[in-house]
Amino acid sequence: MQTLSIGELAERSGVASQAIRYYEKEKLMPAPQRTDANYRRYPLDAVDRLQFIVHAKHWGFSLDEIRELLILQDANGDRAQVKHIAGEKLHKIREQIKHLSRIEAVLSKTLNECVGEGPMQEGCPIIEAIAEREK
Amino acid sequence: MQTLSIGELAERSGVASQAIRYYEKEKLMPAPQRTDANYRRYPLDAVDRLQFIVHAKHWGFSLDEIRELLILQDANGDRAQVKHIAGEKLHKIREQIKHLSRIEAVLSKTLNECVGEGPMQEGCPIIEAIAEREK
DNA sequence: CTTGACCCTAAAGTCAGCTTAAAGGTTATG
DNA sequence: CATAACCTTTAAGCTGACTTTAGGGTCAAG
Ligand SMILES: [Zn+2]
Ligand SMILES: [Zn+2]
Ligand SMILES: [Zn+2]
Ligand SMILES: [Zn+2]
Repeated sequence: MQTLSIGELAERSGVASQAIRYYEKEKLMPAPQRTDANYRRYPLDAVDRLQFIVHAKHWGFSLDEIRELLILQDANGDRAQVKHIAGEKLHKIREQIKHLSRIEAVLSKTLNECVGEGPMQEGCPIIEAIAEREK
Repeated sequence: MQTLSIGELAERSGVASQAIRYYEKEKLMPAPQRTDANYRRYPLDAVDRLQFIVHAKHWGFSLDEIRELLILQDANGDRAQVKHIAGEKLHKIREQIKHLSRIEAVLSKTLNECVGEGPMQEGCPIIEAIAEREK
């Protein structure tokens, strides 16, 4: 069975060697086998695991959350737990969208109202909008 | 004219004394007058300035961006610059909303698809969705 | 006059998620 | 067999926006 050095794994996965070691320390990647010279040797599916981590990060999961998901996969754990974690993440994402949408609404409105010319003697609607509470 | 100690200002603004000193070091708050004993004494409108900072932070502006906005106000600067800064912020906020919306769409879809029962032997749609690239 | 609540500064610690550096061992190539 | 390109570890540095700590000075109350 073919194995990869940490450098090869880094190249294939697009994750830096030091980051891979960091994930190992943080228990996201299992400690791999070693050669006689104490070099790490990874199985090919380590690439998939790293890509799962990369993608999950892009989805907005923290390393703590990703570790939870990986533990469930490794242990062949309960789907209900996975669904619960994902459900909480969805809830957080929806709240973020709501918050940003409120800000977007006010900011675009005031940007239209602001003439964008001259000095700021008498209140600029943008500055005034920021000075006030969100609602 | 009434002035405030840093503690009184902290209480009125809801910003911790140490954070106020930090803002002074970072040139967001101007250095106030001092008593003989070297205690800071703030004018009443320092409260407004701190609240502007607080609200701008809530709007998603970084301290660097807020400093820019405050400099423009202090210097009675160009409205076009304010509008430019706010326009860039609006653009970033819209991109964040787009990104989060894509994630929301996929995540809610897969949450519906997942039965949420039993072990994860054969692929759970949530895990599979995370394992894949965004699109 | 002494306690406690305030104030001062400078420096270090915090969080996440790494990156960079330091100091060395191993292996492939010329 | 020398040199470069790997690999190893531990430790320190980075970002942003503070908070906490350490070691003092000052001021009002009892
Ligand atoms: Zn809000
Ligand atoms: Zn304006
Ligand atoms: Zn994306
Ligand atoms: Zn599932």
